[in-house]
Amino acid sequence: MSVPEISERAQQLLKALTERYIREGQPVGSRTLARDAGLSLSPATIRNVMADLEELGLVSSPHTSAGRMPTVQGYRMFVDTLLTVQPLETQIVEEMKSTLDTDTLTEKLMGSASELLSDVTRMAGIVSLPRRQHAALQRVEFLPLSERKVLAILVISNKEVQNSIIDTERDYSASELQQVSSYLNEQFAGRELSEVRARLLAELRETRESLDRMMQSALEMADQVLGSAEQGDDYVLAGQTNLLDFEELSNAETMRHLFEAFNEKSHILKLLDQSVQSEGVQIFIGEESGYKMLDECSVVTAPYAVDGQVLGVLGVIGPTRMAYERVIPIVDATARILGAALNPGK
Amino acid sequence: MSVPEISERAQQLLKALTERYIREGQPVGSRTLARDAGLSLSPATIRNVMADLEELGLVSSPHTSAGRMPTVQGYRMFVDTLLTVQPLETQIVEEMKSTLDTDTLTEKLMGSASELLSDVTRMAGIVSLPRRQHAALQRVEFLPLSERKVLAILVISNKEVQNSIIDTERDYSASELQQVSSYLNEQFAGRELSEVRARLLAELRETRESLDRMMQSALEMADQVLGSAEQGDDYVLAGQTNLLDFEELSNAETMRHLFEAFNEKSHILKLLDQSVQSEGVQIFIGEESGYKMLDECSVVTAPYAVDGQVLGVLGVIGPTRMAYERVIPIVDATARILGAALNPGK
DNA sequence: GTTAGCACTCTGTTAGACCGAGTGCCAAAG
DNA sequence: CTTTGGCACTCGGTCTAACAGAGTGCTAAC
Repeated sequence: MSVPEISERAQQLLKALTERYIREGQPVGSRTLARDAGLSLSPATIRNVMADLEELGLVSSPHTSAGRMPTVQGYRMFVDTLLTVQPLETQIVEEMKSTLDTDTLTEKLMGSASELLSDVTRMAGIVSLPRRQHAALQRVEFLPLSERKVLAILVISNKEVQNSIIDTERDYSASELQQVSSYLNEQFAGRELSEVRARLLAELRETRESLDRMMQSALEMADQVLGSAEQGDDYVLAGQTNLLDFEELSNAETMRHLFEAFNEKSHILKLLDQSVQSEGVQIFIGEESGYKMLDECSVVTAPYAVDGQVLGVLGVIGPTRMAYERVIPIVDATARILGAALNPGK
Repeated sequence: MSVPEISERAQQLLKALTERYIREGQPVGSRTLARDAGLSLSPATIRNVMADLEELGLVSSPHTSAGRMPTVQGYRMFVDTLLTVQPLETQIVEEMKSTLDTDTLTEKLMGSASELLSDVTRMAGIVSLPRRQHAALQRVEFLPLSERKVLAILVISNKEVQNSIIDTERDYSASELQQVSSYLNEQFAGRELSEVRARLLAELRETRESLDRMMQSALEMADQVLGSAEQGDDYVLAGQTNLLDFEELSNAETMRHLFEAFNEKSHILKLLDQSVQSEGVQIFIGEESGYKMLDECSVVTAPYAVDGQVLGVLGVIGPTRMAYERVIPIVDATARILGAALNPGK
């Protein structure tokens, strides 16, 4: 997919056309464009240029006698080289900041971020849950629940708590469990989860017989808990209903496919993952995402990070015809704000 | 809203008409009905009966030369007195039972129940979270989190765990917190939440000065925790997207309103509450719900209970034109199954 | 009470006419 | 060589009329 070279003037026209199309949602004709773009050119001239752009695959018309609208490639060039991003008013940034309550548990925070995105863009917001690999284990606690069931509580870096019920081979008394947790806390508190897991497995293998039974079960329990904790690949979606407001998506078929896509989390996650590497905002336009059900949509994403460590990705899903110049800074800002809100230093 | 008296024959015809309309989704004419209903009557006769039913407000036609369809009152009579409910195949019941994993945390269980309802009815499933008032407090635990923040863990009747972060006036050491929790556990473990709360408040007021500071802060913390625990009025919705499949709801406007209604949780909750008293399945047809956004929908609900204690309500939301004879036993069965799954005795 | 017959009504579809918007191309002007 | 005005053409959308199909209401006969 090579980038076509086009003249300065053609660029300006493509830009004007795309902007107009995004605003109005209807194919733009040469007359309109002649008025709209600052260039004093006649419609006829513009028609010539349009013919060229169509040749290059940057615009297309739904039928012979309609105006033109940008193709995916057209949008691509638009966002890559033509777009003038409006800086976000600091006041709005402040408002957004204050919306994200730093003090809540991580999962709730992610929900708020997602809602924030959807509210302020009036589209669907999405936030992938942060990677836990590099999070530090602060503390483990075990409580007896009922026969052979133990409640495990994992406190991770101050902001996240995870409960899970684990099945044990026999009953444990409260004080036994107490011992188990304090052993684990001594050994592992403050270390990264992934490290904890690795060590745990190693220790479990190496010292199989030499350990006393208590410690062995401690390790086994911890393993169970961490196992369920690690597979945390998920995301939080908000404001899907906003998408119902868009003409181009409002037909039942399209909407169905879209919503089905949201339920098939794995696809969406794969898409988000593509953005985890990239620094800053990334945009997937229509078919670029590689999933047919997102054909009529664009996805604008940005990774969020704490201390340079990328923890996840957030973004916005909306119709291809969206106000990129506004959405981009919003997504960008939200990623920063969320990163800051997650910073345990604060 | 008095119940009109109509002849046996008229009833049979109303039943046939409604069944047909539910199957086909289109106004039913006299000729069709003559063939369909077992009565050997000519279309002309049927037209006479229809005229009567229309007079009574049980059926109506969208325009002069269309067939008839049931009105809300027509549906009402249909479900109240004409419907022959198909008993649910035990095999299906078993399948449903096995879907609901008894061992998980309550909230997850509710999610599964909701999904189960939506999957098996192909409509939207809804489950209100169980009342916690009568649940017993099993245990409270406090862990130090960071400065002036304490993580409180509430274990409720074996199946439910609630975390909350509480802000304290000063730092507490782990051992102090230990003391606090063991005091509270001694005092309150095993008692009903509502009772705990009441006692707590009383004690806090009465013994204000006589208590040592430690115990006082214990009570205050507990109060904070319970405060956030009690306002748990919420529900879990699943399979909203199934609703997109129905012609009669698939227009964008209707769908939007519907989804907005789902977000306005309070309305839906009020609706569910109406069903909490009633024993067994209750049905709200169209406008009967009292909310315009549910005009084209029916809601089939049933309370679920443990040991005769009603804990919440579950149900299904779908188009007015739904297969009641199938949905009713499903909702009924699910309520029983969920009740059983929640039973701590098991 | 039931039925056949018939006029009537309403919807949905199809075809034709027409308008407006916009294009493509050509020839002339710059 | 680029730009422009002019003109024929194409296509979608709207309007109308015509028509078929489905179903009703009514009346008169059984």
